[in-house]
Amino acid sequence: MSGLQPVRGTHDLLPEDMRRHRHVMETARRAALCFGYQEVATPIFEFTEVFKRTLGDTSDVVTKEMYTFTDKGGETVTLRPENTAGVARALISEGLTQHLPLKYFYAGPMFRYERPQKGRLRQFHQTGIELLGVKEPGGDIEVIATGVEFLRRLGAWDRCELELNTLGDTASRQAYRKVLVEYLNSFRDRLSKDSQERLEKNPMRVLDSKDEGDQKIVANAPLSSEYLTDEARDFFAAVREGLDLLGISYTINQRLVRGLDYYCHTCFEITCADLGAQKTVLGGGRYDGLVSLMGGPETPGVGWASGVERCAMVLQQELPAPRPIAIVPMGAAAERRALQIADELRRQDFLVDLGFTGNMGKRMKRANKVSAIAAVILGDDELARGEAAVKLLDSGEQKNVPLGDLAATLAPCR
RNA sequence: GCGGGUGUAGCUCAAUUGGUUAGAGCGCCGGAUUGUGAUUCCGGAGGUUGCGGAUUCAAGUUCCGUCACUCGCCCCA
Repeated sequence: MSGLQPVRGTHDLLPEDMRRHRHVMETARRAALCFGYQEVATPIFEFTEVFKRTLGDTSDVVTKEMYTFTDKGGETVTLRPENTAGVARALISEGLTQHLPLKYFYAGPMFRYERPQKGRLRQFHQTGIELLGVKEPGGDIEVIATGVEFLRRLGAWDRCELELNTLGDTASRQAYRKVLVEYLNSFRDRLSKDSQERLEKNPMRVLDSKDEGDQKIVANAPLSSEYLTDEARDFFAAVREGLDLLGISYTINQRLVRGLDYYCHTCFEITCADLGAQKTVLGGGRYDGLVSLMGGPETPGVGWASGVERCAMVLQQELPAPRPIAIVPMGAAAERRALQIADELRRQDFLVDLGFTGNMGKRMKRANKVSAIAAVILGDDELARGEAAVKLLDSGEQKNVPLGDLAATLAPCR
């Protein structure tokens, strides 16, 4: 092996992987399109402030995971760790708040400086949707339904589980947070070291600690559902009713939280058990505070993001390469003619493989190797008669056809 | 950032307690086969044993460091 390695946590997508990758993105895009979402692309890097301000100073993403550097103009820029901040920024800088509601889909690379493991990379890809300007619970329902439809189309939904929770509105959150911190503080010394830190920075996080001792304490902790305002309670009930109407099953997980302050009301995660520790395949929620936090007008938003690599791992189905038609010329004259024939067929959208070297045996071998569906054999005899021999490689059946009928004959091989 | 496991050919794996020139299968290239993709037969290329250091007469094998992968923690898609 050579000393040349890809940067840690990055990987190459060779054709087989790339087909799965593309299939995942296309499936997501198509599902989103069916719900009225249009594809957008924001830059893969932004001024560092865009992420710092939106993700908060205590989140892991900001404190240890950002790829940040100074460009030649002295600007501090960051490779995007997620796409919601970029979309929100675009909403403001493009003046799009005049055109609400907006429904956007995106797909592309994200970057987080983390320790890689299964399902976690430093450069990875996400698809996602953002619904902006809709404050009604119908927005949450539609966003979740879009994610479910995406996974359904992937053939993964029946192995997935949707977990749902509500964080409530600001009033609910503040009330609950106060009670929770009081409760946890009374057990402070018995909490794990990690959780003692969480208690300072992000008390809600203590709720989903994996430490056994923490879990015992958390088991008796006050529940967020008991501190919801009437509005927040009604909102969540409406979301659940919508999911019920759609026949989307879910489990309520009161310990499911989001780390960032601007999240409110609905949050959800879809996990797939056959993935290991990094099993969240799609996650999202409502972020009504984000746009205003960035300096724009009060604008509600809901959305989700889904990991393309994780989805690709969950994909069971084989995605075979498309099968071309191989042109097999014999001799210099045939080779010149083959160049033109290949060109004509390609203009008609046939997939055509024309080799560069080799005698007939070599070329037939290559045709077999690229799993060609048919070979078009051009020898002096055939050309003299204005014909080509067309051999179907699955059956071995072969017949001569006039060159003028080639496209028609090959039509079933398209 | 923390902890465990693993690194031998393109791939899957061998290589007695440290002992000569690190092997095999598959794959690849060429030939048997300048008008046919299977199979078969023959030949060939391909390795700084991840990298660096230490111990030793001698290291793929032992030790240390490092890099990468992997499983988990943290966190997340």
